[in-house]
Amino acid sequence: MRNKQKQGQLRDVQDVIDIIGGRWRGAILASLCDKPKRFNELKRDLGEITPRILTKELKYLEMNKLVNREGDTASVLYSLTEHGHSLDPLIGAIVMWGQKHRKVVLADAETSKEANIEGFEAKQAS
Amino acid sequence: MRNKQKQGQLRDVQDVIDIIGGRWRGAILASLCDKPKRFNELKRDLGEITPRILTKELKYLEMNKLVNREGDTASVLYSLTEHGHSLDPLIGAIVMWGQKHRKVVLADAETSKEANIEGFEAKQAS
DNA sequence: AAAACCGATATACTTTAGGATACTACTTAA
DNA sequence: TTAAGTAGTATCCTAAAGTATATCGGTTTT
Repeated sequence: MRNKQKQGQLRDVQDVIDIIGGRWRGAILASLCDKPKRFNELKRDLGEITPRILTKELKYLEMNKLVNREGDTASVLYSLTEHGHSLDPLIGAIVMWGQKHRKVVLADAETSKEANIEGFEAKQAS
Repeated sequence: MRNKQKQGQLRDVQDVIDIIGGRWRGAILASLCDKPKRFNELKRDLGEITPRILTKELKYLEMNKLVNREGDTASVLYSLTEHGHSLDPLIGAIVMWGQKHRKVVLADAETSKEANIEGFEAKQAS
């Protein structure tokens, strides 16, 4: 039946969001799309992330076969696996939609004059 | 400089994940891609969600101009706004990648014989 | 007129994600 | 030889996300 497929799709969405979701995972993957990076290089890229979190997220992504960790303790290189690279188009689509959304939000703020948008952070429901 | 652009992209990714992220938002949007739905219809679609959360998430999506709420108290219909519908291709891409990822994970479990995958929930980092 | 369905809200609670801060062990460069 | 950079760990803490359960006021259905 049709309905089963739809249920499956919802589950797919939830699963994918589990993987790329959270404060950092998407950004880590996006940063590694560019090129392989070392721990501190990633850390600088991501700005506010603490080493604890970065370590944890990298381990998670490694376990999910999206990221490769290679090298001894002195110099570790993180890169996307082949499977990880299959995310490239998706991340591209996310970036593009993000830019579009920013424009929509800014346009809206313009017309409605409640312009306190700072990097267009999503509004919270009370 | 090139780097500024990259920083912007990371931020875009984080912003978008903020919007479609979390346990339910993506699924709600995906469910509404299909067609407009009423509160309880959505609730059934989503399975385990509690009314409190559904209310909250719908308000959030409404505030972010992605979802429309129309109708009096007796019969409320939720639908995607035009802007919300611009997410369609993105959600499609997510579903497709999710299916691909499931195959990769299942294939891996097959060969490594640790097949306890149930809906291929993402593995946790300790 | 009662039951069941509609779209929620209230209160209270638990769990988890993520942040702050300090520290370690190893390696190169000055 | 000490200073700075590498790649992390350890501990503790808070805020937010999500759950459980009960209730509510209105409206069809029987």
